[in-house]
Amino acid sequence: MTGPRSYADPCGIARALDAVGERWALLIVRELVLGPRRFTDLRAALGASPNVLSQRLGELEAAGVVRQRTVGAALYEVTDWGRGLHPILVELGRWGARSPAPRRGELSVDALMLALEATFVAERAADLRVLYELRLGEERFALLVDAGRLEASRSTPPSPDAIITTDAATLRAVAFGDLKLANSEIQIRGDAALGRRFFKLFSRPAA
Amino acid sequence: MTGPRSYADPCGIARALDAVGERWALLIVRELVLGPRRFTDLRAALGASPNVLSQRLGELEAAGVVRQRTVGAALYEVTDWGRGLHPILVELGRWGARSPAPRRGELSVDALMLALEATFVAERAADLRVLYELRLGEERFALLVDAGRLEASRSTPPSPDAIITTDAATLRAVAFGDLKLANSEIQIRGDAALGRRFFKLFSRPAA
DNA sequence: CGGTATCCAAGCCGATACTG
DNA sequence: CAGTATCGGCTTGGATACCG
Repeated sequence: MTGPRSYADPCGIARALDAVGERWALLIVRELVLGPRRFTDLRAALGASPNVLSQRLGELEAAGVVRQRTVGAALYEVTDWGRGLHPILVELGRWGARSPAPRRGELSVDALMLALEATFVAERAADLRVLYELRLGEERFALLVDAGRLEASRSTPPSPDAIITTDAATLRAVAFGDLKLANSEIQIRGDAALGRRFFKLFSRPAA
Repeated sequence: MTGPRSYADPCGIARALDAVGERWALLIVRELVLGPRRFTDLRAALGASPNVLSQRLGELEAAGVVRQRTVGAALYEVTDWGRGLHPILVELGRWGARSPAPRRGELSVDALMLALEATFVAERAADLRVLYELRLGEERFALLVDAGRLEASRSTPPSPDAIITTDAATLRAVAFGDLKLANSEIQIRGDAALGRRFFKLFSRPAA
């Protein structure tokens, strides 16, 4: 066997799908583009069976999208090539958010971050340069706003301009607007004005 | 039958994949974004069995990505929402072209056009505004170069600046560089200088 | 924690045949 | 031309159990 089935089509799109077109593959990448994760984290975030997850990770590794780094704990991370999917995932998410189909199910934290990137409005951050630390429970994200762009990653920035502590439900309200925004769930340390401004940098998808 | 399986994940990416994540789905969209096609055309371009193609088209229609228009001949076309996948497909193709896996198989004409869009170099067309008609056998494409962007579609422009008649192999050499470019296979009518310039607007992918 | 092994049901793929 | 119908063989995916 030549490994997983291929479209045997030299078109770039088909070759991309040979690499990440199988079920779960792109969602695994979604979980990895903001930073490395462990097998069990992926399993929990995706709700996929270990057997499928294991197989997909193997295929993604063989395709050169994902790499395994064993540094104490076993970690999976995207390769440089795989990281090239980040902007595509954000755009795809923006497109999918306009789907007429109903929204159902749980949202992973990394999915939420990509949704934020997708609803980020460049014009509202034209002259802004801020480094945020975002805390959701135990999870830490660095969000750098610069030159009208938002860059998110799983990391704890050394000296953020503002630290925003909140929960997934609140943030989901920001990115999707399907929940009421309750100010009480937001705590800001550092520059409070910058912290409040954060929540105005995003706009909900049209429909 | 009940709708196809869903990730039941409110993330935009997952919802996008609910719509176009099944095998063949995105390649069908690839064949449709430049203009409507008939069932048999799709079958020939993709090499999928009528069985599978029929089912996918039905699912894409149910999802709101594709619509059937019966005007004399039965045609499938993308909806406005589905057309939003066009730039994403181009980017995905650009990403997939950098795959380390070998290129194999036949290339459909529409795939070739998207590959051209993917390798189009904006800087080389900064001050250019041209409407090309591209002829490959019986197929006609309009290619509008304007404001550093390239817009392709299946249509015969009324008064193009230049008409380029060539074949798929030649054009494939332009987009992929895996074949020698033979000038003899190119015929230009209209503004000859503009016609020759066309071939310099693209650059092959890195690896 | 980080996976493999096993089982089973469902789906896909291709071929072929058939209809309007 | 534009599909639908049916069938067989095979692969996948999901659930669960298990192991270093």
